[in-house]
Amino acid sequence: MSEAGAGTGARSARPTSRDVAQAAGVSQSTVSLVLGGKWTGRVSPATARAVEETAERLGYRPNAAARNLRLGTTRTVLLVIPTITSPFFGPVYIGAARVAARHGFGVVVYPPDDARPATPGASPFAVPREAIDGIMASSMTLDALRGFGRAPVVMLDSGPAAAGTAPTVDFAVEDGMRAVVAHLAGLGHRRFGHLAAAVDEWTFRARGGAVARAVHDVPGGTLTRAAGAIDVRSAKEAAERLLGLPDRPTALVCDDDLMAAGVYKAARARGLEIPGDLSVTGFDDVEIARALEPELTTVRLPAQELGEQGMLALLELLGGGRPEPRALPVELVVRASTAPPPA
Amino acid sequence: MSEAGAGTGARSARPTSRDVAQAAGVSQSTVSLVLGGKWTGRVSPATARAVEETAERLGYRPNAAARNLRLGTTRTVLLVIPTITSPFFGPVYIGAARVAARHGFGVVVYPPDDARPATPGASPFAVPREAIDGIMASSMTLDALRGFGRAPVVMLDSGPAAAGTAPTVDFAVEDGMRAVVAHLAGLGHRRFGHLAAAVDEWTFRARGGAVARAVHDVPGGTLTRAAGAIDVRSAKEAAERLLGLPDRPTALVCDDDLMAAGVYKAARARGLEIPGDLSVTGFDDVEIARALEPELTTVRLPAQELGEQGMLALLELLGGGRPEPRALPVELVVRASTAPPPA
DNA sequence: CTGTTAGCGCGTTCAG
DNA sequence: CTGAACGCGCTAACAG
Repeated sequence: MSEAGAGTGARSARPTSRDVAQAAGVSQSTVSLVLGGKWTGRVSPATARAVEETAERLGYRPNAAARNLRLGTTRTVLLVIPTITSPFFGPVYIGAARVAARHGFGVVVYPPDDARPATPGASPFAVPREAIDGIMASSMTLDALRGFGRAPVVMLDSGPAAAGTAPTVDFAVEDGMRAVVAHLAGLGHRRFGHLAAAVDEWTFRARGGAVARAVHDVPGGTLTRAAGAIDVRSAKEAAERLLGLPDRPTALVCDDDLMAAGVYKAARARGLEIPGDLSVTGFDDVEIARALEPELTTVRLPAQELGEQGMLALLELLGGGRPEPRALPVELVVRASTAPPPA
Repeated sequence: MSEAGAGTGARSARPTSRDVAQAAGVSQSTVSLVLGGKWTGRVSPATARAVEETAERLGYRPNAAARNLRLGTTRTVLLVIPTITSPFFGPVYIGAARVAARHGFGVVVYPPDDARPATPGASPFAVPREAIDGIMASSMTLDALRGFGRAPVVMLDSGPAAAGTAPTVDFAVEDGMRAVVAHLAGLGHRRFGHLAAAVDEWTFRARGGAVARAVHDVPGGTLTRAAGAIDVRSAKEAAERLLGLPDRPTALVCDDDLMAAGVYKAARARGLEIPGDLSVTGFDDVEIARALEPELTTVRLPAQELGEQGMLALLELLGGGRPEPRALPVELVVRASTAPPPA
């Protein structure tokens, strides 16, 4: 009867803290104290060590549900994104989940479903992950977060506008677009076209504004613009409108790499060589940029770092801090789709 | 004092089931029964209705942690994938999460991090989402799941081999490859090249085997093969080896759309026109297939349905059932990268 | 048909 | 310095 912990091999369920306590010959609270890391000055070092070893030996892991219930915290954060089917958000998730894991947090993604982006469940049990410690929202406005309760929020890639309300982490997209235009202008281009993404998000408004300002600063620079959805077909159509102009641009600046793929198609259809007859640039530097032929000059966005910094900011916020707004530097990646304009 | 629920506006915390019970003038267990949906014959319809209305009015949502603790279940499943940075797995997640949500389950993805695919946390608190009801593992072997405990498992896209051990959901990749070869053979091709993905997964072994068998069945058909990693550069190099052959293939069958992009580059470098001089096919039908020029003939894999069916199978398994192995039909998508061989 | 009670596993008092 | 006792919110036995 007193041989606690030994000989009870039949029960292979996960050990509880009480099992650890019994096996180590101490009480449950001692186990809790030791494993919680706040035992110094309250438990003798020898006991602490013994407890740690027993826990290790038994393969003890605290029961998350009990922990959450007691602490009123879930150690789970929600990553809200506009669409899960974009190559951009994978790295964001990776970055967030990586630093989250380092702090004992899990990350769950919302929405699970592109089709109906904001449908709260009908039954009260339909959205099990309602219990959440905080929210990271990427590429959207604060308004879009109605229905998520009053959890602490960090806004990612949503512009500094929300900075008063919530901590923000953004890319320095203006710098990126300025670098693109400077690169092109340095090559000798003067007639610019901008293929704008017809998407109402801060980042695209910022890209458009930056292009306009940058071209304005190029002596003799002119800018024409066409907008389209972020898919190959729409981008191709928009590009055709630009390329059909009497004084057609010699360089097309795209809001997105995928749109650049559409430009390639439009150019080929007109018999225009890239980059000989037409220079093209993208934005984001997703996989497709290197799959295109010629490879695409574009702007690399540190998407993973966005997730990391966002999670760090959220952690700071949860800890009672007031994280500063941050803007992540971007990088112009010059490949083979840009060259001096035709003579 | 008896005005329970009213006038206590100061407390804006989430209402508990006890709050609902008080406000409705019934006991906690009645609330539990009614909201749990199993009250018929045990609670009067009138009371049930009253409870539902009060719950609604108070905006009551059950506390997940308490529920989980009591039930010993988490209503969370783990989706284990080889790499999160592949456009293939987004739709799988969507499918899984969609049907999961319909059943009150959440889906969390593992690993959060491509870099170290199987690192269990160092501290006992590092992997908070260890508490899981079941696992869906995609594109891997059962062996790779060591360290995830003994949760019920469904294997996705991992071949019927594991079928004895765990329920499986697969694509009919053999059908897909046979359709590709038949399409090409119908166009008149006889010299085939296979650009194999050098990845040790069932799906790629199946693709390779299917190509070999299908070409074998083409009268006069010959097959050469080169392997490479699934990225543009490796695929390009592998394609160059095939295209440098004295009797070079007139059709290149690729294991993956991204590899086809590498073939495009190799072909252009040699001055070969696609599809005039060389037909190319992909596999998966990810976004890049339509971004390439000419657009890629490929095989569409119903990735989202894989997730849906996988989750359905897991649900059935959790409910004590024995789901049948299933193979999802695939579809040949003929675009512009295939044509009759040069004369 | 409804209310009372016990306990899931944990972290945190409060006695000893 | 350690152990016993309590309660987080919920569900499932058991009483009434």
